[in-house]
Amino acid sequence: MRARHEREREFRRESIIEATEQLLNEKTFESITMDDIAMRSDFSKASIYQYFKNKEELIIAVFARILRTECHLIEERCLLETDPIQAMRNYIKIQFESIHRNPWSPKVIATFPFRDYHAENCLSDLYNQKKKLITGIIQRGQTEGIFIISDLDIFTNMLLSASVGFANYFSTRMSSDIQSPEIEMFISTIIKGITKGEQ
Amino acid sequence: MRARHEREREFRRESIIEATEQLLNEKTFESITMDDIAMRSDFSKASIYQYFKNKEELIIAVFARILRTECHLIEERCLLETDPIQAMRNYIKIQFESIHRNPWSPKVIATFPFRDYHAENCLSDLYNQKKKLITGIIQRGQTEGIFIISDLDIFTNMLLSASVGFANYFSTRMSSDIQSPEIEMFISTIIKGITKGEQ
Amino acid sequence: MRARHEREREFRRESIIEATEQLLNEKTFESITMDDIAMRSDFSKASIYQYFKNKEELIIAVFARILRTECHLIEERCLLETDPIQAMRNYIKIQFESIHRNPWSPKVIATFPFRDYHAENCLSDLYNQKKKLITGIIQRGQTEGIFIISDLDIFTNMLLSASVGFANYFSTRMSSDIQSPEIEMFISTIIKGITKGEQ
Amino acid sequence: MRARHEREREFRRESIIEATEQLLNEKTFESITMDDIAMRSDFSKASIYQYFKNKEELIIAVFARILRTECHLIEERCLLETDPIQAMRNYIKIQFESIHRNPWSPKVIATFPFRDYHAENCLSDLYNQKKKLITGIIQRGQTEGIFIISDLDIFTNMLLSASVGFANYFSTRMSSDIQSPEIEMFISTIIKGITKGEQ
DNA sequence: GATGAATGAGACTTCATTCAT
DNA sequence: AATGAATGAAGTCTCATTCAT
Repeated sequence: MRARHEREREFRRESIIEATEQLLNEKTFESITMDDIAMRSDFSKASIYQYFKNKEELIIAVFARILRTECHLIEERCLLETDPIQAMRNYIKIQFESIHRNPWSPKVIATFPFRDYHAENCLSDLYNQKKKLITGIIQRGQTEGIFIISDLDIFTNMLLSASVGFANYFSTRMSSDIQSPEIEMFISTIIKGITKGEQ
Repeated sequence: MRARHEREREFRRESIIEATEQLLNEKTFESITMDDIAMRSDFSKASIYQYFKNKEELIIAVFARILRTECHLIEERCLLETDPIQAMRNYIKIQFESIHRNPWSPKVIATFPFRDYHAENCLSDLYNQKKKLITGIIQRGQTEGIFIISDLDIFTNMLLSASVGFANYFSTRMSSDIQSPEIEMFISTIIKGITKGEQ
Repeated sequence: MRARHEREREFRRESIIEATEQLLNEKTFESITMDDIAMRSDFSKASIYQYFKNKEELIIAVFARILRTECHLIEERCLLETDPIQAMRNYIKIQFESIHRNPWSPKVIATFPFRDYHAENCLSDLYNQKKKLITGIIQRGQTEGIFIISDLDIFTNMLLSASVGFANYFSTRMSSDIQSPEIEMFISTIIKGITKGEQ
Repeated sequence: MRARHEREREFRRESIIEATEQLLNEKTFESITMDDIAMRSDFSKASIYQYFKNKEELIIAVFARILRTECHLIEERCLLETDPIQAMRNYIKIQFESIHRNPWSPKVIATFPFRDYHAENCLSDLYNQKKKLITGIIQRGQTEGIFIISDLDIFTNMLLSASVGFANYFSTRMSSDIQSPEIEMFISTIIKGITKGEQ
């Protein structure tokens, strides 16, 4: 049957992605060579090209996986949450956890050529999906009169970028304890900043 | 006279730095070659090595210049400002302007090997100097009972990283108009988040 | 089968070594470029780096081969020889022949950084092996009361260096006829110098 | 007066030569850069080219000085000596001392392109002069019936090359004490080898 | 499908030498 | 005469990618 074939192929793709993720914890994507990936994934260099057209497609796959995971988590822990403030708290925490798991991700995104990032590859779709989820949370908060009113798109972008910015900072320089009060402080500041009135 | 020689040398160093900055608006530092820099700066490749020991020293010089400029601006527009809130607003604006001028800077910092960045080269000194200036602003705000109380260092790091994070996002994806209301919104959110009580 | 792969790889390594040896007959190792070697060995420059980590490893391999050959020859033509004088004659001849085949070898050794030569690479081992063989010959001569008595190590070094010194001289400046009477004269002088009494 | 001018120029040439000699004690001639020499000699790199046409001429000057010194010493300590054996002993000692003073000299000669060495530059003249002096010693020894009879030129070359070969070996690997018994052994062996009969 | 081998293109860096002051 | 500056030419090495088995 073709199905098993397909499943095995997918499995091998994943091993390569995982090897790459491991390596990204150790050095820049630019400085990781196909040899490194081959070594780590226990495939030959040439074999990798049977699963990914080139280095770029590989990194895209890596990020797609992360974004997909983030989306799942947001759906699970934010969309079902009735309190918008708590939903927002949860999103920020998810963002932290994600960057905590893959501290290199903001760095790599930062260097990833933008044109491609926003164009033909699946990344932009996933990225928009994630944004849409966050937008949903904000919208609910605004509708319920809890969050301040302002342009939705801008609001979302602001939250996303500030969260990622701080999480990145946090993950590279401070204790990597994800429960630390520093994070709570950031969350509170943001929540305070975006909620109406006294809170 | 020695002095003129010295001045001329410094001037040529600056041209190379400027050429590099220009190129950084077009592509990653990693993907910029010494040939590119030579071409753009109208020096021969070999000449560049008379002014910078290697590519790394060059990028360090580029960043040192940016940090120095930022420090000067903060001193001018924040330290003299008596109102802490206004001082803080000004700092965030300066950060935006800086990233607006050099949109690549967060990206490049992101890929710059961190060990070195925080160690023996002059960058760490400059970076700490900048942090100290911001800490000063916050401290004043806290002393005057305007800003919320919390660990100074964490407070500073949070502000710095969130601002850079958002400014980076802003500069690469939205209209590059520095007067846009989006920025005002970010600033307000942050200010609201860090000031005590009603405001 | 793995074995054939291995053999083929070894064969290709040898071609590169041979190309290098050829070139060494034409110019200094320092002045031979990887391009030269690539050209001569009919590999691409990059390919060479699959067989030798760098230029230094290549030269080490070249010398290892020579030393190995010398050791084999000494074993064959000296150790089996019962007459110590004849054994010694044979060694000196072997040394001449070797330098006659690879006239550049003393020159290259001369410029080769000594630390490495006497340290972690396989060369020092081979070199000591060769010395041990010569020491063996001398020792036998001394035991049998034919050679003069003196410190073994010094004796060995003297013979080695004087032979190499003269062979080098001979090969670079005189007719390269290996049968020439000049060589016979050197051999006689040395033999006369190291044998006891009348001879 | 022109004379002082000339003398000063000669003096500056000598400083550069001396700087080069110093450096040769530390690294290969090929690896010494004109910058090194400039630094060490306290001239600017460009200035050196006013005293030597190029790097090659400089190294030639270095060797010319050494050969000239050797010739002087041979004249002083060998030609005046009436006993040929003692004269020969003295020559070998001079050779040792010379190489002891400039241990790099055989190495550098070894790598020096031979064509030039034997052609238009002054080195060949000096070299021949040195050879002629040694030939003189041998000739006297033969005339007086002390040394064995054989072709003069070959005899000379053999002595020269074997002495240089061993002295080189000695200077790089053993204790650098010039009085050591090892040297005496080499000298005795050679003397024994070239003198007639019982000795 | 898997992989050992091969490589073109290109990066950084060095250095002897010349030029202009 | 002296020298800071400039550079062409060259060298070593790396890497993503393709090919042949």
